[in-house]
Amino acid sequence: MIRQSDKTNLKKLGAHIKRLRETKNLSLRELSYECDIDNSKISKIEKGQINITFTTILQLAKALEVNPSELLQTEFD
Amino acid sequence: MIRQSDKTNLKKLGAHIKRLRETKNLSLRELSYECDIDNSKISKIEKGQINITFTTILQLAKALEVNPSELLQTEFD
DNA sequence: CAATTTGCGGCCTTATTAGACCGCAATTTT
DNA sequence: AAAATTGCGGTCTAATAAGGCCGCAAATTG
Repeated sequence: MIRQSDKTNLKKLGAHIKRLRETKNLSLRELSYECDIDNSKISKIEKGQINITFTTILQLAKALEVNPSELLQTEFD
Repeated sequence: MIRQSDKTNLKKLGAHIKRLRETKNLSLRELSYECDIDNSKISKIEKGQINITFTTILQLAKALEVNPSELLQTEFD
């Protein structure tokens, strides 16, 4: 059911999150600790494999110390 | 399982979306038509009753003609 | 080289979103 | 006043996110 454009956008979102994480020099496990999200899940998010919810976005934003809206600040189709 | 702070933030998100919709003078059914999301679901979103996913955010943003990140541009706890 | 860290994928259960449809009370329009 | 629109809540099923745990291969570190 998931559209192709959504897949693409999920990958873009994931790449952006990964970029933010690497900017802060955090490993998956370190970020995992900060936001209380399993590291394997974060990995899947960065790979664009899951369609995260609003609250997950908030958790990640908090741990990455950015405004939630910044998490969506990248190019989408 | 859903935290209290999440509930609050979902309401804030919903209020913001409602504000954007009303700015454009759209009814729930009109917006529904634009983004292909059932009007009753949009109502629940605006009431903060559901924790929408990233793709739903994209759909709403598109229909409201705003950047996805703008949808999260409001105060959260 | 041995030990540790890291990214990542698989697996399982439970909770919840998505998606679609219905109907009604209240408001708005004619 | 009658008709239409609107917001909203309820209901059902299927899909999937959440949450948690395990283990491994590759990279990094000591």
